[in-house]
Amino acid sequence: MGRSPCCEKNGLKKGPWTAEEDQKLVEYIQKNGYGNWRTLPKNAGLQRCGKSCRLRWTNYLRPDIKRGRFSFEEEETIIQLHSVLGNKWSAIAARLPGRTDNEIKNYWNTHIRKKLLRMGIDPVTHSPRLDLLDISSILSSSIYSPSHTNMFGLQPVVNPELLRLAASLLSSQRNQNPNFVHQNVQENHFRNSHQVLENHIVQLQNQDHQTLIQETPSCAPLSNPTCVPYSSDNSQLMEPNVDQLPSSFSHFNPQNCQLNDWQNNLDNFIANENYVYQQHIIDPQSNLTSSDFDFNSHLSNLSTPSSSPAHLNSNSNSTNINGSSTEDEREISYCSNLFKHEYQEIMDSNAFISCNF
DNA sequence: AACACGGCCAACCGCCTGAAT
DNA sequence: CATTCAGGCGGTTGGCCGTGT
Repeated sequence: MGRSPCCEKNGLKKGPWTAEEDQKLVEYIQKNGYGNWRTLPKNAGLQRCGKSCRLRWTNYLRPDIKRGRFSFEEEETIIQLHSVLGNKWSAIAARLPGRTDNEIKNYWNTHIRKKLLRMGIDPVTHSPRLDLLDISSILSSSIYSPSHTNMFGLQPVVNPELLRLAASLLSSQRNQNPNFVHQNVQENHFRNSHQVLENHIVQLQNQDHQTLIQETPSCAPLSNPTCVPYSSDNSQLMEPNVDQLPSSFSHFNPQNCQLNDWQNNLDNFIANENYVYQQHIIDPQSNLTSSDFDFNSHLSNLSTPSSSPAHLNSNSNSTNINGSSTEDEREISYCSNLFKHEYQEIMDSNAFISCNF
């Protein structure tokens, strides 16, 4: 004998609940308590199935349900719990008094998930996004001007020295400004980006200059690699000292700069530095700019596995996703994507605030 | 004013689990 | 042990509403 449906479908109402139905259900439960949802609707005089009644009660009519927008603390709790529990909405709801699993699920899908994606964080793994860049977003976005085909996010054109410096700055900010460590999503985001940068630098330490050249796209001539400053001395990274930074970086001094300003300065700096770097990568001998760059050619080369650097293809420890990406490539991709995204957000929101000291 | 579009969210659907028989 | 079924869960849908054109 097969399993029978939870309730008779015939003659039972579906769709939105009326105020009268709500009243019947509430009055019945207040008088008799809930349980045995199968027989409840009949006893309460409702033309609904038990399942529908249970859902209406647990998600809407229950007296201890908290209404209104999610607070910042609740949002943070959801993110933290989701990073541990995954899509266990009921388990997450159990730790958020007054919130239902349905409500949390909806809030996650409509707000938090998108927010994390915008920040370059995979909402499933809560790690930096490892997927390859979204081609369409690259093609459609315009970072500097509409006439510039955007290649800002294309891996692997990321100035390695820039990664070094960015990580150093992140370290110095963290060490010198106690307020930098505060519990919010942005902090988690920066913790992630910092970790990615540091990981990348460890890789850089293990690579020689020739490897760096190989990381550039095959269609981008790099006849003059000295245009990219590359230092083998990483002591500054390990022991960041802002006082030793060039004078042009003084506005990064965390002692004199608010967190938001500092982040904006860093974002802007990264964007501009990387832009200059990319122009050199394209053709250091000529005066070519990014607008002259053969974007489609670059793109097709990147998507061709054979164009991947040899040392990446031969990396037995790498895990391929989508058939062609290695850990190294995806990490570089993430850094690049992160910088692109953050700069784009600043441009979109016009939120850049200059710090003058 | 009319229409299109997208975001939001209540409600439904189908599957799973575990207790009861 | 096998079957049944209530309750619970996560994924999905569809209607409402605000906003833009």
